[in-house]
Amino acid sequence: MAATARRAGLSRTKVLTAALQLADREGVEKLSMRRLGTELGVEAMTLYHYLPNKAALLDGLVELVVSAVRPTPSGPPEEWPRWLREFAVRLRAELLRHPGVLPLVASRPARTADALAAVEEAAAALGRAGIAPLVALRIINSVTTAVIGHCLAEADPPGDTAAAGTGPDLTGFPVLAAAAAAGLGTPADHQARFDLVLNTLLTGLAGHHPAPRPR
Amino acid sequence: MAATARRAGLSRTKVLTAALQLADREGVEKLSMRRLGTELGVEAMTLYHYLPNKAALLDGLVELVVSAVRPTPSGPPEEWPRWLREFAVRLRAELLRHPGVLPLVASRPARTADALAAVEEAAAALGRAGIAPLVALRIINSVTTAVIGHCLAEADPPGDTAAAGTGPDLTGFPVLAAAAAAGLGTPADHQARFDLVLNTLLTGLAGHHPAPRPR
DNA sequence: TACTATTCCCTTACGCCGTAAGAAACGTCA
DNA sequence: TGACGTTTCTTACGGCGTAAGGGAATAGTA
Repeated sequence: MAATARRAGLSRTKVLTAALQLADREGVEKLSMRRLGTELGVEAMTLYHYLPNKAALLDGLVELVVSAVRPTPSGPPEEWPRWLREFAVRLRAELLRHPGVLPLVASRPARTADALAAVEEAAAALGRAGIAPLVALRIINSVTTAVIGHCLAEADPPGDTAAAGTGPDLTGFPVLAAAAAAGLGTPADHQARFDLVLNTLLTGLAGHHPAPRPR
Repeated sequence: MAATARRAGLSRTKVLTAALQLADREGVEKLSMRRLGTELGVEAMTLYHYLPNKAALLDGLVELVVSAVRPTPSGPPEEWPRWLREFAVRLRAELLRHPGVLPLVASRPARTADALAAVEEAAAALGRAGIAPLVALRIINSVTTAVIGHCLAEADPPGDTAAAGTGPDLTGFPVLAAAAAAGLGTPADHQARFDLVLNTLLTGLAGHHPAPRPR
């Protein structure tokens, strides 16, 4: 056979993207250094040339996912609620695209320089609308954590083999049964719940911090 | 020495409470069947008489924590926002009491009969105020997921040995630095953010579903 | 009281895991 | 060619979840 390349030509990014695929496909708990190695045609220990340990791998996954939600150029200052809303929508979309990694995103805050820069920019945008830094960060964090909480409930992590059935038995819970019959848990319901949270939150927050009228 | 009892006298509940303590003390990732066994003066395999596997142990932990948030007798129907608010406050307090288990609560929805009954009762309470089942559950889920999302950001899981320092370096991020100087991340800030989310959410939700006036 | 059934607990073992230590293969450039 | 730095593999250790089955303490019955 031809002399195939002995070097796999890896990189931190390649390792992370492969890990992300594996985690999305089979869940984080199935993501092991050995499995990831074989996935990349390499022994497990090889990966330790690109990452100091498995915790760094998991942190890298979070970084990869959240950095995919690119910051949008902030428009006019008084439109920050709309801008924040659009960010929330894109964050949700990205999180739901990687349900297996969602628990990681939820429990390991990204402290990368990139992540900090994104938050800084968002806070600065609110600042241009006359909102104090501390309050701006409260607003940003409120929306972000609400989105994450929502997605945790919306997404079912991969690997739920048995849960594919009809859900729990609701006999004896008439209100729940009625809600289920009315479409509880359907994609449309999740969308409606997301819209409900986001609209309520942003409307209320915007009401507390009205745009300064030019006079 | 006296003939000590050879039987440890365990029970599912005792195992779970010991596991909860261990998880709170050292984090979930340090919670292993063997460690839990030694903690209880017993071999690891003994635990399998009370729990089918480790997943059941983790589910039991979630059950234990969320069931500690006892449902309160719902007051007059039109006061459901206040009632829901009080529930959210108690849920947060309980979740923060068990920071190590928080990621579990976030990623493993409790489907126990008890948990379902609590949700059923809450939904029924909103129903008495004239809110349709599906909408009632959207409201309840909105608040619950927001609380969970908030707590994930507020609590730092145990085992963060290095993170006890001053936090990340904020040079180059003036708005973040200003917010940090103004008290970002302090307990008071967390409380303020929680109040902000909860008040905004509940006020808005109540506004969309006004109490029916007696006529 | 003695016998039995049941419950509780332990021993052993297998195949996974993360990763420490160091040897070997490779590409590069003098 | 030879030396060097980078990348990869080999081996090994301790810990993990848990399947299988054995032995001891207890509870029920006579």
